[in-house]
Amino acid sequence: MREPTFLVLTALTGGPLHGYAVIEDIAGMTGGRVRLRAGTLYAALDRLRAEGLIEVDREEIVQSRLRRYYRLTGAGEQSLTAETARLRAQATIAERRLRARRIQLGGATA
Amino acid sequence: MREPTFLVLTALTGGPLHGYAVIEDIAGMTGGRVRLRAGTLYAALDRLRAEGLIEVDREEIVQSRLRRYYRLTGAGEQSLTAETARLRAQATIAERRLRARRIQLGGATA
DNA sequence: TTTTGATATGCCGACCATCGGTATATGCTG
DNA sequence: CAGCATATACCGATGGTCGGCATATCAAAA
Repeated sequence: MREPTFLVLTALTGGPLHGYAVIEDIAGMTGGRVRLRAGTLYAALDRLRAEGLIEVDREEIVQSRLRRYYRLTGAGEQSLTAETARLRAQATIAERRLRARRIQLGGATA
Repeated sequence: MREPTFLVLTALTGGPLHGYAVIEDIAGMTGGRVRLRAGTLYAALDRLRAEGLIEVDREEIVQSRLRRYYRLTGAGEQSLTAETARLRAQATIAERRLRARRIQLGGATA
């Protein structure tokens, strides 16, 4: 799973959001580092819906503008849980190796 | 940074390895879950070398077969350190939200 | 003996998620 | 009135990965 996809699932874990709100939530979550392009976001939503990881919660018309809310499904929650565990495991391995490396090499590398 | 790239850098953090050994190390590191294709590995090595994150350590001929060893550069170590912090931060956010969700929804979702 | 599998590097086309831009439309603000 | 935020949606380009193939040596299995 790529980073934008992971972040979309994470955003929806907090409760149903419409597309644009997902972009905003991710921007906030990452301290402004990640701001998804519209193309990326709506393509990801379509794909995740086709995969059954999210589904349409409801649709609203606010100020004559459509808002389509999405929510995480049980499968989506499971998928995100597994992915998170994987991420954490990889981070732990990398950190352990980086620590060992710094002890051995003491900070001077090419 | 994509997962295979991250894993290649992690593999080389433990010390110089030749290409095939990187594949083996990653396979072991991930409990057999990830076994990089030759195409992926050598393309990644070329790319990372062009970016200055790794460099050729030495070349050996063992049983008339070439072994080209790669090592992590200082830039590579920095890059992996930053990426690891990012991964950990994302995992933490996702875990916090998943926990909150389970408390609120109590385990029954669509 | 032949063939399969492991070792080892490298090239190639295909796939597809993401990027970047554009289109459309409304409402608020400078 | 121009620009920006909101909101969805489509499109071509990019690029990392996948999957397969080629090449070569050596050991083990059939």
